[in-house]
Amino acid sequence: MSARQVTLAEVAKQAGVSLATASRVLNGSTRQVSEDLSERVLRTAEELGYVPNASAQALARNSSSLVGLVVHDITDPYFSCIAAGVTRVAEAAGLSVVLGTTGRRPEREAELLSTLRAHRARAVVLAGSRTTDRAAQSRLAAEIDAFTEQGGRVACVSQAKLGTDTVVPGNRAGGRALARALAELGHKKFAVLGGPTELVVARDRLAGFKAGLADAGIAPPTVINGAFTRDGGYAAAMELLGSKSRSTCVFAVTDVMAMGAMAALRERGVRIPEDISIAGFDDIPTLRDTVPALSTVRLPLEEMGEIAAGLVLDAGGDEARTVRVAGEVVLRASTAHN
Amino acid sequence: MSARQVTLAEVAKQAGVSLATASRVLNGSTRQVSEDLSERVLRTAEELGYVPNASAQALARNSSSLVGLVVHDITDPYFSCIAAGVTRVAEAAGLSVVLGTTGRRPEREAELLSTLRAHRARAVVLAGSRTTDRAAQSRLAAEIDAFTEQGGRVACVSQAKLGTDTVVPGNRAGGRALARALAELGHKKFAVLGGPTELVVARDRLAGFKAGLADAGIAPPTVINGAFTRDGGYAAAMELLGSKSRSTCVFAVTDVMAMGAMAALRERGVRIPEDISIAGFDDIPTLRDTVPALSTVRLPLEEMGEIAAGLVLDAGGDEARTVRVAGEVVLRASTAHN
DNA sequence: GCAGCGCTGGAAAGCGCTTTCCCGCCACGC
DNA sequence: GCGTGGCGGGAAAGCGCTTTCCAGCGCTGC
Repeated sequence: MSARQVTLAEVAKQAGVSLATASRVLNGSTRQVSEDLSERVLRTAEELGYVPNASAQALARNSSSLVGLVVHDITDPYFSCIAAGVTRVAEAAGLSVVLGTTGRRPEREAELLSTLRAHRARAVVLAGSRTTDRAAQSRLAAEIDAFTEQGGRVACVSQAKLGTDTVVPGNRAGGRALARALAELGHKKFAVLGGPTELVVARDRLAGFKAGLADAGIAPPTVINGAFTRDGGYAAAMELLGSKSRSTCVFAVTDVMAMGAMAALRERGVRIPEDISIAGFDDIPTLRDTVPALSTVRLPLEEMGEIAAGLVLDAGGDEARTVRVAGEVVLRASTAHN
Repeated sequence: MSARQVTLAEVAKQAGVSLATASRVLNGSTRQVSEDLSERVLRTAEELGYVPNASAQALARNSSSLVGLVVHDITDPYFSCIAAGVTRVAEAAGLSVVLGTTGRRPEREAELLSTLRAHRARAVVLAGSRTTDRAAQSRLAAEIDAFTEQGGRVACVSQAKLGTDTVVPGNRAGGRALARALAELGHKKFAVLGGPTELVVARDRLAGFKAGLADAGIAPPTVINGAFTRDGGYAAAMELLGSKSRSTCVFAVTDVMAMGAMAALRERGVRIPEDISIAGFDDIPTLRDTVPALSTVRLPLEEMGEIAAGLVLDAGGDEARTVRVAGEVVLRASTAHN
């Protein structure tokens, strides 16, 4: 085993050319190499099964072919969709994606960025949602600076960090439009299952929703905060049922939370949508076949990943670009007229 | 911008020690370094914000801190669960995961492996399912050999490749147990929505299911093949409805396919489970809250990812190890007595 | 008292590649 | 005929790190 790896030097020697020539042939150099030498090199490389050593290339070029992707939980369809978009674009560009997961701990984000910097990743997409945790944020900001100073690019999905490209979903606008649409169904009394208060995405969706209700002249909703997960939605819904709130419509700031909430409601014998209407946010593809079909705000998640990767990969100007993507209200069977 | 990166040499000079000493202090070397020197190096490294250049380390050590993970589609909860397990273990071991997606094209697997080899990844987990495509398989086998010869380890999830560690879910046994359980419910006429015929996972589940039916003295099922996706399940179910088959129970070889199938059945006004019972395979967590709750065979997906990562990370002996994980039949509301 | 040993620190040789610099060659123009 | 320029090829200097090898030193054991 462990037959040593074929090196460029071996290829060069075998082909009877210099190291420089072999390198120029096998990796897009601007320099020309004559037809026959070039062909000879290509052939021997093929024969020997030469594979360039990416580490050595990265070292010599001072830039690797790695792109970082940082998410909270790859199991969450929200993130896996974004990841799909990012990997598609990165792989099409001949780059490899290194996936980091934070497990929803804000401080991991900075750690991962540091690792990525160690690998001289050429770019990184931060898909984790921004928190209001000051310490974690400033540590992260410092890492982002270090990363960009070293020549790497950073893009964020849904969290505008100073100086980075960003893909911003219409969280606020989406929440607002959803609230209006639900108000039009005749609901008067709303509850919101909000995520953790420190998550900006959750706050934005909630704020937008409140604004929408206000637009419609409806009283502010009962708000219950919980984890940004299925279980968080379940727990929040249980809490809601335990309270005296007599809402006819509940908005879970995430489809995944909505699923948990629906489970809780069903368990307590609450019918959807007859007794309570419920809506989510994201329009997770995997969840589209559930019954009753979940009303939600559709976000083009994969596309958002693609956009983020696109931003981060084409060099772009110096200033931070922001791409907004709109959410589209999709009313389905989980919300009924009141 | 682009302030050059702090190098070991700078740290060493600043701390007034040699390169060797600095290296020994900052990276676990077996060699001892005196307390004061050590502390001085640590301090200056901290001050300067030194981050080792992973490429250079990889080159010098001839082994990187990268672990590959190859899946078909990260959006598919089956794979994202496995991915979660793999990343958890890898990150705990201080390694970074590079994620490759094949988009279900078998030939991509070999390409990705080659890229991973270029990066001198220390190990790789192949989670994509094995196909019977001879050409792709032999190309893959060659790449696996090349990879292991270069010193990397390879583990597969659910596809026993010669000479690699493998995590084998009880596809056959699970299918069989499920068939028996469904037979006990009184069903006599079965249909199976099988995946593509060339996917070994699909074949195994189908084969097991058939065996289980045979155990129960029941006639072989109607089999309809389709893509290993939600849409594949939908299409297969539609085809089934169009046929004259009067099955009372349908087994979709995947939960995701089952979801598509249920959508199709509902669309045609077929009630579940009153008119037709349906079962899946995998027990995808995200899908556990659907109504009616899906009967299935539970696989500990994240754990499988963890096991695979564990196998591939601890050096282990020379021979290929195989870890079997059992599937557990879980009967829920989507299957009824007949 | 001295050979020998264990231990720590440093010099330097790589690791496999890119890229600069130089050289020789040819075509061209005066 | 010779100076110029352009062009293709090769030598070699790194890229930032690890690790081997050697030197020096303080001990121990005879």
